[in-house]
Amino acid sequence: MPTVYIDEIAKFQGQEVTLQGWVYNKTAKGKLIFLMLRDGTGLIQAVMFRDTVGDALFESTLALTQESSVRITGTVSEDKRAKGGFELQVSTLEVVHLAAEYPISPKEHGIDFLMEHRHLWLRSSLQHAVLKVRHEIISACRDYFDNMNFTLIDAPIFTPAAAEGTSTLFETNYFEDKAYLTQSGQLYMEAAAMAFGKVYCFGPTFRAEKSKTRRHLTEFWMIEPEVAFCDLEGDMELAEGLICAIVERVLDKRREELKRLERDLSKLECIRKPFPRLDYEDAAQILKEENSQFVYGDDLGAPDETIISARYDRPVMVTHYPAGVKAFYMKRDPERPDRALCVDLLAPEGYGEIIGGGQREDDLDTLLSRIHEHQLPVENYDWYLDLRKFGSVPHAGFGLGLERTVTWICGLQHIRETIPFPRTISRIYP
RNA sequence: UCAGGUGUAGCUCAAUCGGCAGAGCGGGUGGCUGUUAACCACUAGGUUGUAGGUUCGAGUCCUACCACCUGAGCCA
Repeated sequence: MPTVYIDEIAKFQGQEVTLQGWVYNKTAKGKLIFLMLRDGTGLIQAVMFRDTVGDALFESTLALTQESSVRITGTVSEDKRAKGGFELQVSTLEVVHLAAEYPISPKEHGIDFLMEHRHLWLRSSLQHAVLKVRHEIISACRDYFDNMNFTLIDAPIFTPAAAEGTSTLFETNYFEDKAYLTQSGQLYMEAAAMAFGKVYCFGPTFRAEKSKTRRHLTEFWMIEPEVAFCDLEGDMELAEGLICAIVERVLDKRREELKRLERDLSKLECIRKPFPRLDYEDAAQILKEENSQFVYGDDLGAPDETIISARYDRPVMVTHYPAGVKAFYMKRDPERPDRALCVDLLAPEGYGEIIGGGQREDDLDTLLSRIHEHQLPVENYDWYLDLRKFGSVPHAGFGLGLERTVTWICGLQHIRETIPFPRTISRIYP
């Protein structure tokens, strides 16, 4: 008799099969028991009658607690009264482990309690759905780049120096020395792009920002492509294509999960190329019209991003920010030297920036003077500067924040549910 | 770091003007052959975040601290 998973149960109608999983819920009715079984692929109702299985098995099944693990053998039958349309008529049941009193009940809980029990909360259906969508988005990103012959190049986690500001670095001991947890794989991807042409990395990044908002984690995952002989325009097309590939894939493969999350699918179905492109000037004009607190010349704040994204039904790309608010490696616009050849992609519905990128400075002397202007220790960048000495070419790339993307796609209120074990300013447990 | 908010049973929350510490869920016991977060009856469960203070009397008022939540700045 086959041991099967719940998501393939329809194929076994009328047959006797064994399922392995956990007791999600139990309803006892005197002479029959309903067990909702969860196995990671889905839920199914199992029905056990006292007359069929005998008193001993019936009594031990009555004693089952929530999340006890079991092997159940029975006959698969179609039944309209059961959720999912199928149920298992139990013939035997083996208790693998009788669970202790489970802290998470089907009723409501506060966020702090749930986060304290994150290792168990993952079993709940909404968390399950979010992480399935996360997996699909990761898979879509990999396929997108792999299908265009990008090479995956892994960036290091320990780094000797900052890619951007030094105040937001996690410092750690490295034998007799100091090392920092990476904030971005970008500088390494620039090196890799000069070797492989089209590359990307996908890994965790760390920011010691003391941010306490629904958009911030101290540990989050980024996908960072970098392309040699690519300018800002090409970079934007690459970003646009990636977002469309993600949305398309999730709508195709994870529609059930999105429905369970009560996501308004029409908001995703209208995501198509081309995305509107706004120059920083255009963005500033919109913000002026909307009475924002925005100060011309500054970076966009979170409320500013919301105002701009509210005008469109798809992601917006804002380009050519003032160079002063951007990182040292950004190439300047030759026609407007106070502007950077950069792009931020703002997700719709006020979900904010999910992509930041642009064309990199490829001239050695210009890059050197930027490093000095930003008062960065030039000796840490010797290897990076080498890239401008040995066949420097125009190149561009960007970073996609995975968790912010998952937040948007799932329509969540907070980023903390989009990663299995979130790390925030106030949480490093479990 | 700053601003606002919350802290009462295992969980989610009540407690009127400062006057007996309560409910639902979850747990336990019993009942029920079609439940969908079942239902019915009974039952156990409390240092009201911590430390001080005011008062005849504090969950409630005051002070400090702690934890968490929501934002801002910064960023993906």
